Amino acid sequence: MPTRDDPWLALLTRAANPSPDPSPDPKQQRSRQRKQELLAAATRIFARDGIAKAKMADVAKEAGIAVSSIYDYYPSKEALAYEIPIQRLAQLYDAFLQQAAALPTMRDRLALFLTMTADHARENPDWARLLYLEIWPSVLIEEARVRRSVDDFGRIIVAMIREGARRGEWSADLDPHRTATILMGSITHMLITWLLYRRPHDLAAATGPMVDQLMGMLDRGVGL
Amino acid sequence: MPTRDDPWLALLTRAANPSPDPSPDPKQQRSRQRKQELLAAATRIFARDGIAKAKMADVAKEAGIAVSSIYDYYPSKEALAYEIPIQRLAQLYDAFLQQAAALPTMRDRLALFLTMTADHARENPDWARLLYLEIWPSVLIEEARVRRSVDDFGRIIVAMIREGARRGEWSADLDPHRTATILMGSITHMLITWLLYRRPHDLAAATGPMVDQLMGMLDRGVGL
DNA sequence: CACCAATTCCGAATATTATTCGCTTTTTAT
DNA sequence: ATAAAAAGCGAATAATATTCGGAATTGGTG
Repeated sequence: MPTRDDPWLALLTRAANPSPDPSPDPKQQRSRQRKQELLAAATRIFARDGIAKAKMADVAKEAGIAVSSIYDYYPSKEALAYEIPIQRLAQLYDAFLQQAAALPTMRDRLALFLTMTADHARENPDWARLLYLEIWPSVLIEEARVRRSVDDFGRIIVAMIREGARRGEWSADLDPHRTATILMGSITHMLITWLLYRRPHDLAAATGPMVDQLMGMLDRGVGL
Repeated sequence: MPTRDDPWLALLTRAANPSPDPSPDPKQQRSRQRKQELLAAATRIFARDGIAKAKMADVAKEAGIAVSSIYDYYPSKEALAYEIPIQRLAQLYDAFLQQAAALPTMRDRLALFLTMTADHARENPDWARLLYLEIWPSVLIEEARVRRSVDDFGRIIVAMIREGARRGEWSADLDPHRTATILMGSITHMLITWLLYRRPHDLAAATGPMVDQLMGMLDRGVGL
């Protein structure tokens, strides 16, 4: 059980509880549910056509409401699209937070985090398409909540690498940022090729060996 | 000097000479030059605003021509954007082809390829922004030339890893695709964070250690 | 040099699609 | 039962990519 004051744990806890949507929550129950349905419909359409090419008319039809009603919930197409990654990323962080507590070493936790990331994408491919192919690399995102939600991913990995070094699980000479770049880059690249080409064919089976190979790099302090 | 029939060399040679633009080359000299100027102007505007948000009016102004004239050269905004990566990627492959010949081992060649990729992005940041942040991950690209140009990157690395294993430079048990994913993912992720946040601050200085750490993984057959 | 045909160039329509507006219907609270 | 608030919608509006028709420019040829 990690102690309360591990920096990585504090970071993770904050990431699992993102600042709420600043737009006022709809008053009526019906409407709050509609808002979620609309988000789900938008996720499907945006994943199918890409954010830029997707038409609001298609989103409206998928959600079963009028086009102009969309604007009662979200101020623009962009805002609608950018709302998508935040909730599910927070779910991932939260689920990891629960499961990580049971593991004794940072090595195991780091491996779990990478594995859960891949599994999460595999289980929510529409969401993953939007996140990894459109939103993550987007130059255009200025909205702070989205930026933070995505950036937290890197921060969590860096903090875990630091903590593992502090505990002596691997060499303290490994540059944490460089190592985090390798871990994140490898996993996201695997996911991107899977989303684009369905290679590897069996993502679930490929994730284990990938994580092993990456963790092996940490264990042996390669490249120093 | 590699022998003529190395598969990786054949692949690289083809990649360095992409199939030409299928649209007819303009007849007049003036026009051929305009076409290049237009592409350069579009690169700047698209890198600044993103492809989706960039206005054809801005591209036209930057190029010093009328909006409608753009359509005399490229059939659509998309086609204009997608033409950008192809030429420079081919330049990169070609430059690597020249320099690789002087190196004795696949290990050195692979390291050079990764290094040159990072340098190429650093020297052409506008182009790199478009390629790595917008075009590479795009769901939407159906045009075969662009797809191939980008996919060649992965194919070249896989082929080099295979050739190195064949020569006994590293263990034949390393899965080439998985290892290629790690190499590509790490380098492109480093470039993406540099393009988005200018981290690492000094990309040129960070590239060497990154490549060393990655090559160390190959040398020692980590993760098996 | 003068002319023609091909090419290049452009301003003004056209089409598509995100967004706004004003009104109607539904819900909630008293 | 009623009024106020909220949610919903069809019809304008606006921004902008693309098309069109003709004017200007160029390169070749007698």
